[in-house]
Amino acid sequence: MTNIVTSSAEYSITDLCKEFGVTTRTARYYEDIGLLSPSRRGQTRVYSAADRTRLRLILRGKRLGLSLEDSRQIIDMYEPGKTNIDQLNSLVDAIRQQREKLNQQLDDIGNLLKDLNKAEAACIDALKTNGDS
Amino acid sequence: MTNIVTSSAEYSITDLCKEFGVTTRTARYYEDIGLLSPSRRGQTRVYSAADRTRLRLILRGKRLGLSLEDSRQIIDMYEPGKTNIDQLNSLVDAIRQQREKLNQQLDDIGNLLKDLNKAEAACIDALKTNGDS
DNA sequence: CAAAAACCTTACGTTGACGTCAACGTAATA
DNA sequence: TATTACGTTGACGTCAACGTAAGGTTTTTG
Repeated sequence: MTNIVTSSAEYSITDLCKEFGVTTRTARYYEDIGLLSPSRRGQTRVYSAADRTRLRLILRGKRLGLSLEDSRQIIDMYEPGKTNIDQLNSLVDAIRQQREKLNQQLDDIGNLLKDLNKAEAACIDALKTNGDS
Repeated sequence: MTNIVTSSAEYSITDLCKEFGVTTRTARYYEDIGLLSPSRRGQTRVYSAADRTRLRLILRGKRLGLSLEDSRQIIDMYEPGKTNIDQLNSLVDAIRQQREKLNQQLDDIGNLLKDLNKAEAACIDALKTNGDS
């Protein structure tokens, strides 16, 4: 059961995973590779709202076909921590690259949607013709 | 070198692969799993315009994060060959599922682009502030 | 005509992203 | 108190999508 006092910001591993439809193995794996770092109560993992957000971003990335490394890069953009000018510049570069990929995806999706529409129309047409026979 | 007479529709494996920036291993692998089936001149593969189109569609799928099986399904949509009503219906279903995924992607891309804009603005701001010091 | 370039097949290796036990600790519950 | 539920850490397995030789033929080129 969810804690009453601090209900706003703590999740068990199963709660969090159920919410997003992933297995606990996945959450632990993301921790292994440093994408998540929940705190601990004894041995047990305790996920905060920030951890939850990170997981949400990772899964959004996955829906877009990003690798976990891409998602790591993007998530790092949310938490600057970069004081160095060179780092900031390369960060801007990375942002622009990701944006280009996304624009390409937008283009691809538009084309694919058109294709799907045509295919569907052809199907429906075939079904009608067939139904009349 | 490209043939003079039939230059309109024949590609060697390296030509085709160079055009799309993939290795020959990739093209052969796609053939292994039945995604491409170029004709042969002796042992040597000869790719047609249709083969080229299929490869283009596969790579578009990859940019969208589709698996090769997803791409296979989508490519099959272009070549109906389905006479059966049940097959047509399940095809329409598949089309709608793919479309839903794409709409989700559109949504995700929109959000991610917003995030990237913010991150970039923050970077540029940090650079300015830093540059003034 | 010899060497380089381009093609082939076969087959084992690799990487990412987890799945799937095994073996164990702890905490609530009937 | 025994069982059920949830948590933990290894560690090996798996699947997709190729990479990477190794070893052999044919074709092109200097």
